[in-house]
Amino acid sequence: MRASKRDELVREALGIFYREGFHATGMDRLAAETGISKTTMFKHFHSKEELILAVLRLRDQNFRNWLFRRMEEAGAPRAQLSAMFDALAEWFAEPGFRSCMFIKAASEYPDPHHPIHTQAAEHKRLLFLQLQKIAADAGAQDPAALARALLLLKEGAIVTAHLGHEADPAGDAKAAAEKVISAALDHPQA
Amino acid sequence: MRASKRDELVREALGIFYREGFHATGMDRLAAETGISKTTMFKHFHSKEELILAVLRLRDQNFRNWLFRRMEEAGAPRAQLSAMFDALAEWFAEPGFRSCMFIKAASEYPDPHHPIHTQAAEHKRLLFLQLQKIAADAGAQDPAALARALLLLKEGAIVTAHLGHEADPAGDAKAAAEKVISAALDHPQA
DNA sequence: CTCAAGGTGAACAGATCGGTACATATTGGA
DNA sequence: TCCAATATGTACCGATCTGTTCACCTTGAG
Repeated sequence: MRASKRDELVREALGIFYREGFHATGMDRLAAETGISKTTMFKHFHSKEELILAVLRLRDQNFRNWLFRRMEEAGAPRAQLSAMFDALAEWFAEPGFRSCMFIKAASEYPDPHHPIHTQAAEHKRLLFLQLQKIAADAGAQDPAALARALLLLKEGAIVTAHLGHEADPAGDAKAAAEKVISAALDHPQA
Repeated sequence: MRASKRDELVREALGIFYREGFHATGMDRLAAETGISKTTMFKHFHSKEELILAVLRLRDQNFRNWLFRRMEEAGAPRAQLSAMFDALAEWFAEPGFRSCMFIKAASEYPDPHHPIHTQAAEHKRLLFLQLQKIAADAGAQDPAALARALLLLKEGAIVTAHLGHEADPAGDAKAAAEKVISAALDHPQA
């Protein structure tokens, strides 16, 4: 049972911050909703900021594990790349979907030097690295460029799914991605 | 000088909310930084939420005017479409760039039914309508689909410019956009 | 049994939150 | 000159914010 309350707190805080926002969620409310006493919360994390950083670390692991596992199920590297957008479609369809936790974190802590902002940026960097690797396996001539293009579409789809009126942003992104992927794989421009 | 203080307040609040965030900026601080008394602020806007809505309306006008004017300078409709990403590049290069005000608003007010959230969504809808029109003028067979794809790239570029480590998200988006545009215009799939 | 680690509840601190009350200027037109 | 509109400063309200203090409870290992 070592540090079980700590993990429980991080797990529950993740859901509440995601639904309500960071500034909008006070530590008192967090204590009330999780059933964990404020005393304990501040024993594990010396500040709200530390708790948020822990939440973001957990979210980073959860999300990357989920996404890349879904992608691996598609088989060949090239299929994995477009399968990313099928996974996104599933995510968007979940009733509790409220955009990307890291985009939200960066929005609420806009200063690029703020620890929370840099931690959110780190998530995007790790996503890029894994995607770049798959792009290389798929035979892309410029894996980094392909990974960047696909990430643009992914972020755009997330924002649009949360903010727009569009019916199927993930489908739109997938359609655009297919063109970008085949341009990068089928017609190596050299 | 009718209602000049009101406009001045909205204009200054726009900058402060954009830099600091909505929840993070209190009405007291707003009064202190703008030099406008709290009494006056609450005479013009009965709540912080009303002020934020006014700020978003102003931002919507400013941004759309700026963007579409920049695009029109490019001449022909097709050139306008890719010129959007040149305009974005200029924006990202500004020292004060901190992502899109509407993405931030939606992040801080994640409930899709919240007035601030819906107002932010309205901005994206207006962007879509204008872009769709240009896509139609450019001869796209499915202007709505092309507009959606380009908006995905635009939102993705904004998020990445704010959150990522990438050197030139606008350039990446433009490159991807060129492929999508030519697929939609040069090879009508029918 | 004992003792330390981890958890609890409740009260508290000082600051800030959104928002109001009230009495006092300043100003431009009739 | 007088009035109405607009703005001001200051103090205040109750609630909530992050964070602390302290005395007490539970539990498992030696």
